[in-house]
Amino acid sequence: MNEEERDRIFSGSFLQVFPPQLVLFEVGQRADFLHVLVDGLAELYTSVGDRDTTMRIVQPVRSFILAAVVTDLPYLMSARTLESSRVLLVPAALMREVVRKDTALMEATMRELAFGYRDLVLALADMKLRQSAERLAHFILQQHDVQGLPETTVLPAEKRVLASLLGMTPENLSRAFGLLGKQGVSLKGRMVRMSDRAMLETFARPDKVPR
Amino acid sequence: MNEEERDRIFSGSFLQVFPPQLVLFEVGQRADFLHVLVDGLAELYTSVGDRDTTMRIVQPVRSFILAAVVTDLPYLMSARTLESSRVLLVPAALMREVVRKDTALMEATMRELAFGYRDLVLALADMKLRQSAERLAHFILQQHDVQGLPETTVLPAEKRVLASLLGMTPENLSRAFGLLGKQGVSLKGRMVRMSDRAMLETFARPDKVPR
DNA sequence: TCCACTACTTGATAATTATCAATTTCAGTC
DNA sequence: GACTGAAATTGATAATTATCAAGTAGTGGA
Repeated sequence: MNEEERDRIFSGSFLQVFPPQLVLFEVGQRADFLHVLVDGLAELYTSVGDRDTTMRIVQPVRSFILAAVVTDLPYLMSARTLESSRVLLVPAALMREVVRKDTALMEATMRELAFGYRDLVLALADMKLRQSAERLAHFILQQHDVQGLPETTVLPAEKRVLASLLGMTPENLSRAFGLLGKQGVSLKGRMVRMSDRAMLETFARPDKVPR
Repeated sequence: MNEEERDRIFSGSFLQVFPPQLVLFEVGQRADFLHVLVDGLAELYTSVGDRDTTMRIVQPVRSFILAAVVTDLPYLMSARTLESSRVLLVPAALMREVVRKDTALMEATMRELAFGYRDLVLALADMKLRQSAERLAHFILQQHDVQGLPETTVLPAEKRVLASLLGMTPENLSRAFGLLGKQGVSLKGRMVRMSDRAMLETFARPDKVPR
C-alpha cells in the first residue's frame, strides 16, 4: 500500500500493553479500534443468556474484529487477554478512511475478510457435523500443521479455554483426550504427542478442502 | 460503481434457468462463477464423511460463494436448487478483474463479506450456546422480522432442510415445534403462528446485538 | 380421483453431552 | 520446599439429541 497512507495509520495508532485476563472490549460496544495482537495471547468470546463460549484464540501477529470496524457496527464478540499482551490499537474511523482511499489496503482487507469467512464456514460445519472427540482430533491435526513440529503439538491455551473453543465442557475434553488414546494420542500437560497421523485423520474425517 | 465496468460484468455473465434439485457445484471445485440467485430458491450445504448439513438457504436476490470467488480457492460448500431457479452466473475471473479496477465494487464486496462474516459469527454462537428448541425459536423470531408479517411466518423451505440448517434431525424439529407450543407457537403446514412474541423471546434468549 | 411416493410425525430406545461432586494435579507465592 | 487456590481429572447421574421403526399426512402424476 501507499507509504504515506501507511504512515498515517501508524502515527494515528498506539501500541498498548495489557495485563493478563483484562477485558479489552465487550459485545455491543461500538467498534472503536481495530486491534492487532503484536505479542501475547487473546481470546474472543461471546454469550447468550448466562452461558458463554470462546469463539477464537488470537495469536500474534493477527488483527481481530475487522468486520465490526469495516461495517461500523457494534462488536459481536468480547475480547480479553489470556497472557500479558501488546496490542496495536488503530482507530476505527481512521482505518475506514484510509481503506476508502488506498486500494491496496482495501484489497487486503477484503481478502482478510474472505479468508475469515471461510474459516468460519469450516468452524460451523465442524460444530454441526463432528462430535466432540472428533472435533478435538481435528483440532490437534490442524495445530500440528500450523506448528510444523514432527510428532508433538503444544496446546495454545488452557484446557478450559480450549474446551470452550471446541464447544464442550472441560470434563468432556478430558474424556475426549482419553478416547483419543486409542488413536495414538498422548497428553502430558499442554504437550500433545501423536504417534499415528493417518489413524487420527481417519478418526477425525478431515475436510475435503484443505485450509 | 462505474457504468462501463458494470456493463462489462453484465455482458460477460449469463442468466440460466435450473430445474429443482439440481446441483450447481460441489465442495472442492475451483470457484468458476459468482452466483446470484435472481429467482427461485437454493441451498448451500457441506459434508464431513458421510453426514451433511445445510449451511444456508439462499433467497432471491442474493449472491452466494463470494468468498471463494474473491480468494480464488475451491468451494467449501456445495449448492443445489430447491425450486426451479434463475441464476446469474458471473465468471469468477471477470469478477476479480473488475473488483480490482472498480473501487466502488471492491468496497461493496468488502462490506458484503463483512456482513457475511458477522452472520456466521452469530450462527456459530447460536449452534454452540442454544439448544435445539431455542435455536428454532430464535429462527422463527428472525424470520418474523425479515418477513414483516404481523403474527404469522412462512417457513422458507421444507422442514427437513430447515432441520438441517438448524443442526438437528427432522424428528427433533417436529418435537421442538411441539415444545414451542407452550411458548405460543402453532404450526399448520409451513405457516407458523406466534401468539406472544415477548414470551418466545424470553425462551430464545436473543442476541445482545440486533442484526 | 386414485395411486405412489415422499415428507412429516410419533413412540421407544440408544448415544452423546452436560452437570454435579469429589479428588488430584499443577502453578505461583511465601 | 510447603502452602494455597485454580485447573484438571474422574466417577456418577441427568439432560439433550440421535437413531430406529412405525404409522400418518400431503403432494404430484396418471
